[in-house]
Amino acid sequence: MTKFSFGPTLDTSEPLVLLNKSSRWNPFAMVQNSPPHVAVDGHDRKVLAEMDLFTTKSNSLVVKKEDFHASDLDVNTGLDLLTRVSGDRSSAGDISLKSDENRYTNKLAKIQNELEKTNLENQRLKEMYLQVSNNYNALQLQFVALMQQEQDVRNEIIQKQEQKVDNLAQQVSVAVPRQFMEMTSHGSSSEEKTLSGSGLNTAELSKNVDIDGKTVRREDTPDSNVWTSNKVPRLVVPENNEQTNDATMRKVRVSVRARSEAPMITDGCQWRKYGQKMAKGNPCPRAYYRCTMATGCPVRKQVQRWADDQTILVTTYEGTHNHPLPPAAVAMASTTSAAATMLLSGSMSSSDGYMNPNILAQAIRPGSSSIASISASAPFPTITLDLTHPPNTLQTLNATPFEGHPSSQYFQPPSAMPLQAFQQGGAAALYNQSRFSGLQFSQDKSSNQVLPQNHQSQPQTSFTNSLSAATAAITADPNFTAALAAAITSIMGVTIFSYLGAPNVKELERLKQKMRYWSVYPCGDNMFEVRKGDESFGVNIEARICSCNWYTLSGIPCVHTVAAYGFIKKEPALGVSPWYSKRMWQNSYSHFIRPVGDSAFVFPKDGGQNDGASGAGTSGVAANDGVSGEGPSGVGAGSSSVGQGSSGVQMEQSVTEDTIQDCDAIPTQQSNTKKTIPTQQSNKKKTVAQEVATMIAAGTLKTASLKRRAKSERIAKKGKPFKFPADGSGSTADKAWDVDEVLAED
DNA sequence: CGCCTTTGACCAGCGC
DNA sequence: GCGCTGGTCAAAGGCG
Ligand SMILES: [Zn+2]
Repeated sequence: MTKFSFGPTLDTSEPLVLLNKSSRWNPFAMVQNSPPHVAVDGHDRKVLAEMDLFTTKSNSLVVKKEDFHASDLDVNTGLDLLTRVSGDRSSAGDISLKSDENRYTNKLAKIQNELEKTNLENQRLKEMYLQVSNNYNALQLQFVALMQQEQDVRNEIIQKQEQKVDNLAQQVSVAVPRQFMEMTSHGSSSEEKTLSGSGLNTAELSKNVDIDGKTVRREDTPDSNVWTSNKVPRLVVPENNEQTNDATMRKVRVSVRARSEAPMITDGCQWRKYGQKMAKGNPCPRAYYRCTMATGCPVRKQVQRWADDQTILVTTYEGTHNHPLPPAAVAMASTTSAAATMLLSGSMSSSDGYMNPNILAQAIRPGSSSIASISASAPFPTITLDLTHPPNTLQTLNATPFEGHPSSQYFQPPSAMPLQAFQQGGAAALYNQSRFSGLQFSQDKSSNQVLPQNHQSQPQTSFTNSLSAATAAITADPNFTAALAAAITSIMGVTIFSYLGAPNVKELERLKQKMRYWSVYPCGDNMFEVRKGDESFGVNIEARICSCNWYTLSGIPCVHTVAAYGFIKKEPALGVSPWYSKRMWQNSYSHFIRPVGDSAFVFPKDGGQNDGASGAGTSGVAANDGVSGEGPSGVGAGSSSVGQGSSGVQMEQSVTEDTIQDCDAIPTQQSNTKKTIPTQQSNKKKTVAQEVATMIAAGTLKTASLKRRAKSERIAKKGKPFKFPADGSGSTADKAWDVDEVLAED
């Protein structure tokens, strides 16, 4: 650890780092498995841990706490203040040793008292958090269910209203129904076609068709909007609705880009690797995982290092969990599921601007750089959260005139409440200075590119700009939560338009106009009835309630609420629940912000402080997310990166001389990786010696690996220049890079 | 022994 | 039809 000698200020921050390395700091483990304030690793440490929830580097309270034992006074770990004091006094020689001790005792008692109070407060906050978290989970489930229900109702209404058109559609529906999955994948490509700007008739959205006594619903997915005359409409039998939605939602992807040398970002779920492939144009293999927290959970994720910058880990989520999630997993999962849900419901209810276009309209502001981007192109609608941007961009943003704008004060849908992202990925991102620098709407035309090319996005229409600006405004808040939430918001916005076909201004205007169709009738203090045709909703501004349930559940004004606010000529953003206020969130979650998942940040700190944390070394969870099964899978996630005993897990286990030497020996390590990693053997958790022995012993493995290596190199040749051997992930070079960065930033 | 990773095989979509 | 690519399956083996 001597290599990274920190200034005095870092002394106080070390407990934080220690905690990060400890599995105890896994939010899931902490919240779920261990009751607050149970001294797992020794009382002093625990206390420090608790205090760290609130400390910054300069928190003097932490320093004082370390002074629990008189014997510790000799140890210079942030005790400088007190030892210095005592030294001064003894040099003065006026006060006896005994009085000095008394003084310390009193001081100790005082501090202990203070600590106790803080602990109590801490415990209270934790309980509160637990409760909020649970409530949120429940709410989210309800929300999704309600959305579905409401959609059904809407479909029925529309069915009645547009019976004639239905009959027309019925004629078409006699044609061969195509299988859903097939349609979905086709849809993306057809969607891409429409992005070029074919005018669409969106009047036929969301219709149900009666065929042979069965109600058959035509799905409002992009494909449905972009069918040309010779295309076959998609028909979905109601019985398959659920399955259909599942399939659709699985098609929605949320991609998270974060700078991390850890093999996998922490998301709180259990994953099982089921495949690994070399992807075109990327020397790093792509690993495929499926969620194993419940049987039959459809959620998958792909983990791959970015070709252009292998320090960036790209995790792409797909699908919605079919089971309850631990708090630690809620954020990421809800982000993806919310994305899917929003996309789905947005597409279904897009015809009435259901998805609160108000904020979108509000936030139309000129440009910004990129944090999240949305690829509306094939194969799947994908939102990418880029958490790799440097902090100065953020500062710039903070200075931008977004202040005072409603969108900069409030976050977006609760479905995107990224608590865990805060705790883990978010924290890692924060410490990686992966802040947010605005938003970009990218229409990635390259079909196989899940991730939009960096800064390649090109605004195509004024709407595109508007959306970009909208999301940018929302994400102007320097907060991961805001970014994720805004990402979902942007999904909602994009959904409305991209699912209508092309993101053209016409559609935007059409939706805006449709919003105006809502009539508002005051019926009491702060109460309104908002009507459009047969639909009628009750809005209570004061109680923040709308009978459509969206506002009630989410705290975010729905279109009806917006209309009501418009009626009283007030800013609809005033209706956003205060729970979404920046301050509220910061207060609620500030003590959870720590770099749990990112050993890159932890790494430079000395493992010597690991003494109390017995679990840290053994479980390996710290590298992942505290779910016991995560350790191993995390190792595998980095694919071959673990080969040289430098997996994220192992790094966290022994963050000492070995790893530091690794950093010193980048060239050596690189050559090592070059030799062994392309072989992609299952060398998990083996030492180099063991690995060599294994390779010698396993002749077959060697040939197989040579084959793969050849393939890898061939692919690399075809794609971009071969930079690293197939995998570079988790290489010590990456580690060193991160360490340097962190140090520089410190 | 069960869970997990590894990895070759297989399949489907797509472009030529 | 063929090859490429992305995605998945499942047998084999490792690990705790
Ligand atoms: Zn799941």
